[in-house]
Amino acid sequence: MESRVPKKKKAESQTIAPHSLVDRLPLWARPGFLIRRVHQIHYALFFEECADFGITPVQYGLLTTLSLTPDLDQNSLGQELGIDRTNVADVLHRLSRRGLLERRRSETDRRMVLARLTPEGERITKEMYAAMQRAQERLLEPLRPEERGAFITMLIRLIDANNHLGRTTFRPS
Amino acid sequence: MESRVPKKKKAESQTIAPHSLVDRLPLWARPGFLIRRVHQIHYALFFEECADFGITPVQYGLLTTLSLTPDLDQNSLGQELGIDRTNVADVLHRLSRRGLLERRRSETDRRMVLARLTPEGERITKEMYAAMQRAQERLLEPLRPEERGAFITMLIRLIDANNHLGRTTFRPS
DNA sequence: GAAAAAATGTCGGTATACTGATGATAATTG
DNA sequence: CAATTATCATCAGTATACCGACATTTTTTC
Repeated sequence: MESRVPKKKKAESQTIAPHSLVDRLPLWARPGFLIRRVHQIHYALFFEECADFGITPVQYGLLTTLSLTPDLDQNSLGQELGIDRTNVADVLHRLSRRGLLERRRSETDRRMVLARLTPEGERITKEMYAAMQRAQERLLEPLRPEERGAFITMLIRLIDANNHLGRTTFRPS
Repeated sequence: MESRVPKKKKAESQTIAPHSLVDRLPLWARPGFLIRRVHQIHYALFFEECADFGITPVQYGLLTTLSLTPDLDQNSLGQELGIDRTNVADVLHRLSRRGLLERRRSETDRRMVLARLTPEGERITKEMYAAMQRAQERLLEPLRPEERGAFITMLIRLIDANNHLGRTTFRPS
């Protein structure tokens, strides 16, 4: 290993989006690559804040949706969350194993399996809310306050415009 | 299924970030949730553009890095790409199985396994470049041209500020 | 130079996320 | 009403992505 790495001055490393970096590392000029990394960072922040609960971001998204609208089938859940129905089944199975929700066949349509939170599931969802919210705030903290709204608006516009892609079309409410 | 879903007027669905939506669906106010969805969309765009090659975004990132700096060990690769070393090993294994790269023990440090592209790997990397680039452009297309730079700058700032998170610290070059 | 510490790769385990296929049920069509 | 079509859940398979634990090798410390 290099024995003497020249230390960067602290002041320099604070500058934003250093240009020489992007020139030498083409990955940093690819928005898809950056999005992937920010996605990872959100996961890490979420885990740090919510470690006591052992619930992942996707699981909490599912809990949130079921808390607002109980007895959803797996397809509807997938469309609310923008994830594949096979993935929904996996996540539901793990949450059900932990006793946070229950699944049962619909009476009116025997194809559907409806999911509903247990009291324990409701409790966890409420209890975790503050920690989840902290993760969201910490994620955007590096942006100036007046930038944060613009950032979210841009994300929504990107999603809106490409919603048709993939097997699971996003179809909220 | 509902037999008569009231059709939304086209003009309405074109408006950006409809406020009533965010109010009723709390998920859309969570940046982490939006990032996850944009990440998925990038994957879908990438697959659409690069279907002929059967290379994933992460695999192409690894190919790009090895093309620029051959004979990297797995830890360095992970730090360049911002992914865990166990994940690097998985991706390397799959690419190696397809004959796109070769792995061998380092002579100077017998702990390290160095990776290097094969001629076929170099060829694929060059050939795929245009398709990969199209995916990147399509991802940001919904943004106004003058917004795109700001968006990328914000992403880099978010990454810079939270780089220390997780097992794999990002340590480019 | 020997013991302790650090670095590197691998293995096993878990969670997300997709595709393709298969089977069961419901809706549509003739 | 029978046949076709569509919908829903499930299964198998693959690819990211992480953690913890372990063995091997190198570096550091005493």
